[in-house]
Amino acid sequence: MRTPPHPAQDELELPQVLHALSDPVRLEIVRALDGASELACSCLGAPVSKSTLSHHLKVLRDAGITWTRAEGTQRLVSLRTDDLEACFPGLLRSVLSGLGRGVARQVV
Amino acid sequence: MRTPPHPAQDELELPQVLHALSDPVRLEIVRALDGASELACSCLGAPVSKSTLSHHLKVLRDAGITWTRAEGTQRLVSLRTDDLEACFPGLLRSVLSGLGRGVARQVV
DNA sequence: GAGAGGGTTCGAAAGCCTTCGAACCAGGAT
DNA sequence: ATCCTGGTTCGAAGGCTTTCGAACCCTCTC
Repeated sequence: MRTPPHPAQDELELPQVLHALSDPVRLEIVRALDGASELACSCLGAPVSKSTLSHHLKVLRDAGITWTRAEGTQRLVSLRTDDLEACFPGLLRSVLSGLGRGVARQVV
Repeated sequence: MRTPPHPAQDELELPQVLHALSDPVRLEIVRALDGASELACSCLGAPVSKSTLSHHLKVLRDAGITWTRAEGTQRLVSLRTDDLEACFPGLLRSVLSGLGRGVARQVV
């Protein structure tokens, strides 16, 4: 299983990043990744099917929000905190802190 | 011309706000509003038709990002900076500062 | 080599988004 | 009253999103 392609830091686009973050399922994934260094897809606990989860992870990866690397039989996902901070200072932190407030209820 | 409905501060939803900000045309509108206290729709200079502009302004308004009030024959739009800051501290600022970097080229 | 586990890809369905022009509405000016 | 101006609403077209199950691919283990 090869490591999938990722955009370079200077290729990150604000609209794409914001769009990737505008979905409740993906926000939940980002929240799960925050604080954890790396997580396997199966540890994200998203309430969707395997194929849908794979799709959401691809959206996050293509937007430059997460990094995915192959590790044996599974894939480990982590936040590209530093790259995001370099391109859009403060954005990820403000999104993550805003997440606490009244998002959980609609992630059902 | 009546003032259209706006969501209350405690009704703002993060995914909706991020989605509203994920469109290049709307980001351009937000940038134009930043720094100006109030602008008429026609002063926003968005490269779209009247009806499309009206639609984008509605999306921003419904997400709680802008405030629209009737003033004679026209409508004045402004950013709800304080409400956004109260709900999602730092978000608007980080988006606006990230806007400078490489967004203009794709707003064609 | 055969299997099992973890993810991806394919194809399809349903819904939402963006965009436009045409028609409309409301205030102000003539 | 009539018209002009600035915006909204309607209806429609086209594209993109989200979602799923089925089939597939890798890698590790037996």
